[in-house]
Amino acid sequence: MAQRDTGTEQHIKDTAKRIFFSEGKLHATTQDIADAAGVNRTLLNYYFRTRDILFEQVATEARAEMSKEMDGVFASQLEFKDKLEKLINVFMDQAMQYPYREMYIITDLNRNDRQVPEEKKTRVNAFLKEISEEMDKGKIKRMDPRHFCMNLFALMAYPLINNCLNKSLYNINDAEYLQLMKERKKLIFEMVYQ
Amino acid sequence: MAQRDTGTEQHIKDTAKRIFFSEGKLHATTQDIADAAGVNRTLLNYYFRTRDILFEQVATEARAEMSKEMDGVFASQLEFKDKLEKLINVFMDQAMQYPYREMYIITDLNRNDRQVPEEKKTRVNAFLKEISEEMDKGKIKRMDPRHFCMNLFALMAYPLINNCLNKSLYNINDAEYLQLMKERKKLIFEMVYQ
DNA sequence: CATTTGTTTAACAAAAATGTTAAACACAAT
DNA sequence: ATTGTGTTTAACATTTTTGTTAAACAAATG
Repeated sequence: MAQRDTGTEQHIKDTAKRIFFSEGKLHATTQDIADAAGVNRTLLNYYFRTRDILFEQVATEARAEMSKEMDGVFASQLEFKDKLEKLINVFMDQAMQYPYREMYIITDLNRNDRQVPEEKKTRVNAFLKEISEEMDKGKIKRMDPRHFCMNLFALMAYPLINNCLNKSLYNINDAEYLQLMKERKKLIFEMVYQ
Repeated sequence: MAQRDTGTEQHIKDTAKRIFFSEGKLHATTQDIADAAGVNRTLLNYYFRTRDILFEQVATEARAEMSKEMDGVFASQLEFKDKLEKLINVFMDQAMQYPYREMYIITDLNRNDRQVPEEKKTRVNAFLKEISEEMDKGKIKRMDPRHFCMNLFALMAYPLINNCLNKSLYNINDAEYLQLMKERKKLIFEMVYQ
């Protein structure tokens, strides 16, 4: 009984993720992915049977990875300030690697129409409550905690989605872009806290 | 010589825009659009000859409409504070109608690879300079003006892109969502100015 | 080395999406 | 009413994308 595992299956998924989440080519075909992975297209069918299954698996793993990282932060027993700092770090590192991942999830959501799992809502609500308490303590400006959340995630995610456009508009090269994004971690923290 | 103009051509484009920009169905086919418009698919070929031409036209108009609104604000002779207020108003009204328009433009940009016109860069640079001057006056916190721009547009655009997810996560209905988005205009202004 | 079993490929088949044609239709002008 | 012209449709054709099959290949095991 030979168990060879050439790593091709994983390689295909990684390539798909790169194309969808890093390069933002949301309309990529199975052929595009096979080409990028340097394998015969039939292999996608061999490992995943259908395009839909592959794409679905990629989307599911995307959601899971995202949740895992975020939940780790949400669940941590840090005080709010540290938790916020950690959240910004973790989220932005993720978003820098996979700027279009959320976009993929959103368009996937708009095509089919999926449900957000209850447990996720619960966790977010807990975080909203923490935010509210922090406002009571006067550490954050009073506002609807949902606005606070929207602000926070907007500041983190959007500039990365806009990557390509920003580079052109603001005359930024790759190195400088990376620098700007790193600066943002600190900048965002200071913007939303105190 | 009969000039009938049944308005079908415009109707098809409007429908395509609704599907792409309002509903965020970035993978819609010509059939999807024809169905949504309630017309025979052949009409898309009759009026636009090919799918690519239709989509291209939609994208071009999207960019043009966006630019028109924004340029109107950028070019206005208002003092910075008023200009900023106007910008937020105009942009968010647009974004509320067509939350996914930018996303469409971005994915379009990632598929093919287009150039941002020079004139646009010039205009943005002028705005960056205005921002810098306002910082000199002490009206805005000192930072790289490009960060200021990224912050501003992130705060405006992202929550609308995240529309669907937000509604689920924060338990928001349509009416409340509209209310929150309206509140944001004021909130964003206060967040970035002074 | 032969066998077994998982991997990879090429050729073929099917389905989905797009494009073309010719004819029917509708309305205005003669 | 007839003609002309733009509009709409259905049937067909093509292209693109996806899925299947059978055979070739390669590595581990007896």
